[in-house]
Amino acid sequence: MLSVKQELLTALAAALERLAPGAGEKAAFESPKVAAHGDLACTAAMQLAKQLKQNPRQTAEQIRTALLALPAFERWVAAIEIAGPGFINIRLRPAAWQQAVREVLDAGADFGNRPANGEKVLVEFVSANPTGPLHVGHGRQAALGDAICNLLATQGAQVYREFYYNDAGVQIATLANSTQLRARGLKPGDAGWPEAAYNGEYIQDIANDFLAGKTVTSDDRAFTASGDIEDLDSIRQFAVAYLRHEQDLDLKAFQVRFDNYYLESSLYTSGKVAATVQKLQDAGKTYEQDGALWLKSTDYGDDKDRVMRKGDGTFTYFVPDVAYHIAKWERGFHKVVNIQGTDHHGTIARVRAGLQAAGVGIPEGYPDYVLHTMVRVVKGGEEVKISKRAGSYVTLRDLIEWTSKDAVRFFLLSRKPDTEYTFDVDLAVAQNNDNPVYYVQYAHARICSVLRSWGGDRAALVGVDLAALDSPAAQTLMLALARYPDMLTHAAAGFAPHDVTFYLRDLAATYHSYYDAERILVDDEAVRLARLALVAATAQVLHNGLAVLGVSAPSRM
RNA sequence: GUCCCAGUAGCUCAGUGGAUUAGAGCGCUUCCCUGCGGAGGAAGAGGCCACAGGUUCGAGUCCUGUCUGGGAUACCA
Repeated sequence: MLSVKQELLTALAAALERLAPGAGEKAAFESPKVAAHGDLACTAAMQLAKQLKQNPRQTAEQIRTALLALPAFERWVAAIEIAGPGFINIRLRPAAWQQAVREVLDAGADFGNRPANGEKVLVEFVSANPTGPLHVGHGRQAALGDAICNLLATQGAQVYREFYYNDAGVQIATLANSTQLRARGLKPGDAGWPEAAYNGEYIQDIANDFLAGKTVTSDDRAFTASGDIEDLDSIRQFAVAYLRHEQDLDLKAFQVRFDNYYLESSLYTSGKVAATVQKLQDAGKTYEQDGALWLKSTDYGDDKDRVMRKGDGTFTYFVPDVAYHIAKWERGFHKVVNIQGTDHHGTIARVRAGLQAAGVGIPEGYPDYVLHTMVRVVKGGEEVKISKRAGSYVTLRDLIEWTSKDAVRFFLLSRKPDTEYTFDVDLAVAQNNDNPVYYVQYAHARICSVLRSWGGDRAALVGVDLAALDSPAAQTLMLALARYPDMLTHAAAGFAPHDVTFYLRDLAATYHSYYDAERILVDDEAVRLARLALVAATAQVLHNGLAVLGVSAPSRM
């Protein structure tokens, strides 16, 4: 929150407290949607009227009088009006908004960020098993996850990015088999090619490299192929390392990085799965029936009880998932966000039920989930469904190559996660104002161009006199800048990067409008410097916001 | 059947601390280039916020029900 607003809020709380004990907690400002309602609005009068047994307008009048006498209000507020049923509309002096410009220039890339608060947060996302290239859905998840990490970091959290995958299960066995068959010269459609196999062309690539005895290195492992076609274990390990490396390339192209890769198989080898089952049994939350072990998940709001250990003695997938989340908790991450597709929706109740049943002190509602829907891709007016590389879907790398990292990230963050999104490839490469990425980036580049024309030292703008910034156009722009910190806080609290996207579009529009209304490089030096400070601050906020989304802010386009 | 999500302008969507006259982009109608990047700007038309009840001084927002669309519902992961 901006310092001026904070100062006024504190003063408001004190005034309310004097009026009615306990009322100080109701101190809050709203941002009116209509300019005629001032810069800040307060609805406390309507909330307190009943308690004070008087009509809200009367209460508002009392609050108004009290506020006008306070030093903070004398300094920053131009007028306070009572409107409608009892709204207290506050109009700030230009100096208050000018203060925002100063704060932006002063803080620079840190503007909007809160100081470190010691909170550790783990965000798990992408978590794709190494069975093929990353698809567009993973792209949405990568964009969301990375932006949410950045958002949480702006609020002072220490963020840890984790990628969870399985290198041992049924899917991986299928991968190894498919690769072996390809190595033997078979391909999809041939007699002897099984139903359950991976059909993408990339399997042939893996097989070729395996036979050539190559070495592959990914972020979390390295492996040299034995080249022995009968050596299924070597094939498996090689294929996993190969595909992990491919995913690394996709993620690198998208500029997403991880702090850790966590293996599902490690939960078994370390005994965490067995220990989890034991905890659940000791807690009396399980029972045997039909040759299987069940979890009483209905005790925790699930639709029905779930099988933990199947008739064949193996565990169902959510058991390691529960073990994994207990491990997250025990590693000290008391705040965890999982980004997943809506198709995993059903697992949430199960995992949370398991965590509660385990009785290890994990609070209800742990972990948090952000679910996203699928992405359709449209190119040339038609839906694109097939990628030669993957065999059956559009890959993230396809999309980045057709457009750009910036466009893909911005577009995938331009909707709420649970809104289905159609990615229009032609729009993403369009260089006009239909394309929101260019619209926002252009605003930044345009400012940089003005600053270049001026030719002065940007750092020198920090201390200039801003009194000349008193026009309506300038005030609208300052208001937009001042909104940034609260917008970030709200977006972080709701795991909602699209708030940032919408804000940036609005800020860019406000800037373009300002640019059209006032010439910046005027002859009057005082006016010129004040305006330069304003636009430099705007560039800074555009830059900071784009950085949260992982999108660049070019100074030339 | 049960559960989740959605239904807001012609189209695509914001709005999830209840609040003053419901917003944006695109499209449509006008208008602004002897200007620091027109990859821009200004103005206008366009909505019974799916429907019906309820809570409230006040509901697009909260509660209940109905309708419509999408998704999830394995001893698959």
